[in-house]
Amino acid sequence: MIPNKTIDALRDRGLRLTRPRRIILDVVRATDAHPTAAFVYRRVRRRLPRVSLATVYRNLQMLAAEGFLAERADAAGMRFDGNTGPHDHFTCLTCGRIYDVPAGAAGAARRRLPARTGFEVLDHRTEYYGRCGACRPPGGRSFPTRQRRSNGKPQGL
Amino acid sequence: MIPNKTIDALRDRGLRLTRPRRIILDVVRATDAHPTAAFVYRRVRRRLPRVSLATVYRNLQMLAAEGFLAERADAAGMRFDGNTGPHDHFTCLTCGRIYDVPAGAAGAARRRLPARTGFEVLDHRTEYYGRCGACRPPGGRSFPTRQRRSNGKPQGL
DNA sequence: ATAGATGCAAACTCTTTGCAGGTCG
DNA sequence: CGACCTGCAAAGAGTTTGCATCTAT
Repeated sequence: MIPNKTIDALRDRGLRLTRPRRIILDVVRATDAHPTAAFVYRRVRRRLPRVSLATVYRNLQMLAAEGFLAERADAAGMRFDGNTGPHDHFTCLTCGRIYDVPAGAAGAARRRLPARTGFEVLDHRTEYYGRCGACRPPGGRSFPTRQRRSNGKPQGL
Repeated sequence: MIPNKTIDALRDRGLRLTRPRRIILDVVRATDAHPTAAFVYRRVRRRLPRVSLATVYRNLQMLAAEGFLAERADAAGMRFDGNTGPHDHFTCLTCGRIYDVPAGAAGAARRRLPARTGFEVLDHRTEYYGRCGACRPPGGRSFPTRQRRSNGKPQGL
């Protein structure tokens, strides 16, 4: 089910809540498996057999650009995440599954994670996103946009 | 120039130090731009015009699998990093450049980075890698196997 | 009514692979 | 000399796009 505030947020931007779009959003939000486009496509097709893969791609991309979903890249392609709140990820190098972990200090979590969740952490990486000196407005402070991961294409994860 | 210890490490694994291989390694290690395969190909071709893109891909993949290079995925494809030591990255959302930043506590760095480097950090993510409870040997310790590229097919996603 | 969205198929980009011939040790 | 490696071309995989048609609002 799509909450009213999501529906309103879409409409406020001139976006329609079509049947494919609603189901795509539903499917991504209903799983914590960080699905690929192909996975979403298979799931959506169970409810809407005539949907096209292109529609799934277009909607995932748009919903991520508008901040309704988070997206991340890995070696196999893009993955989407219905959980847009702050949280980190644990990727199992053996089975490839991606788990959510609560956002926390990297150093401490490295030791704490195993005890609490059964994860054995072998490595971790932190990626920062923002603006480099060359791209910041020269004069003064930049305005604190609470920017959704939307505008530019150079979005890393 | 390739240090002797790298040459020996290669040979110890039965790998040859061919001309294309040496130049590819050289090129990646000579830049901090986190190059794509295409970038490496262009650079290598300046020194070895008949090199093929396939050779560049095969070598980058192999050198990463053997631990001579680090690799990371982003929306545009794979990127390689000659710096295999522990460090984090800052990606500029405006120009797309990826900068190295010293490994450090995520929380503190978020405030400290701007002052020291001119980076304005808008967001950050930490990824943990390891083994989940389901994949750990039930009885005891596991030993870290070096990860090959996209070996574990992620559970039908 | 009409701007926006969809389905289909073709096109694109990045990456991998098969194979015959070349090369390092 | 033999195993490993390379160049070339073709194939794969994931993602995007052009276009006629359809549909929320």
